[in-house]
Amino acid sequence: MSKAKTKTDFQAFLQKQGLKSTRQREIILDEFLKGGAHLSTEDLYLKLRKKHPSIGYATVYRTLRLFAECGIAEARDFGDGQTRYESSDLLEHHDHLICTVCGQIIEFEEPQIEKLQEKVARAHGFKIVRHRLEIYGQCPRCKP
Amino acid sequence: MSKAKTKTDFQAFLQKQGLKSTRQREIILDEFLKGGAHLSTEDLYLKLRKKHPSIGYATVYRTLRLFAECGIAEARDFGDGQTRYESSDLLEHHDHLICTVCGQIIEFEEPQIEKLQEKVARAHGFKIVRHRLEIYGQCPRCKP
DNA sequence: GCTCCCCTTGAAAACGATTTTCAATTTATT
DNA sequence: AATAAATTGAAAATCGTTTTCAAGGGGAGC
Repeated sequence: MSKAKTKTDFQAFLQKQGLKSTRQREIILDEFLKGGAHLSTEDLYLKLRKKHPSIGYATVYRTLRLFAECGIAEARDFGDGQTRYESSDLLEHHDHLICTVCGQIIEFEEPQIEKLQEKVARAHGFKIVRHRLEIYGQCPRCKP
Repeated sequence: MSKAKTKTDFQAFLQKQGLKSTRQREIILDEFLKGGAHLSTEDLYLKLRKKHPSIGYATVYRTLRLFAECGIAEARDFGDGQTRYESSDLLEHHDHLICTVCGQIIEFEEPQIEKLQEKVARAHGFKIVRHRLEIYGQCPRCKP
């Protein structure tokens, strides 16, 4: 999905929900798409503040939640106490390798794991909606 | 690991760290081992309060953190806003199937998935410390 | 372009889970 | 029993996040 498409998707979502397109929402979406993956609300707020000091913390929170509702972003919690958001642009489907020393996050895909998950779910009569697989450890640079 | 062993392990941990064995810690550990898996701090506090109304909320929080530090429990976050603790007794190794409708949590093991994780980690030069795999969906009873 | 209604905003207050503070108490050691 | 240090419960503080509220802004219909 391209950035342009994401933007029009968001506009369409706003319209459909009877919500409004505002300057702030445009600015926040731009910065969100520009910034790397796994941004926390605070990360994004601090970035935004440089160019747009008048944007409020609450607005950033509200807008990111909106992105998640509309499906252009996904919320993640890696256990550091902050919710992080990931653009659905990038997110074909992948899981995460997380270095517990330096915090680096690497994304990976492994279709065989997905298949095995399906198998497990089926065995328990579950219908999978989503899943989350995170591997925590030490990256090459941080290994002893 | 038996419950008796867990208790002596905890005593040993306390001694080694120069901490003290107290009535409250005994009571909380007993209740924790008795109660099912995936207890939140509040769950445990409410259970304890019936027999021991004088035990404080903060003590339960502190003691569960202590269990986690000492390795007899593991903290988990399933995204409902509360930290849940799981006794390492039970925890050979397993992952979780979580029903997003009724909240039921089913544990499962799938050694092939573990092997694939090893493969992925190796490919990125990572040393795995721990991982977490959660499958969210609808259980047989809650499926439409 | 103007109006009106409703949505959105920023700032501050409220929130819920968890942590810390503090004075009083308990534990382990002598 | 005396002592020193750790622990407790209650209340206050803290953290990320959400809500409230009054003021401001968007856009559909005129």
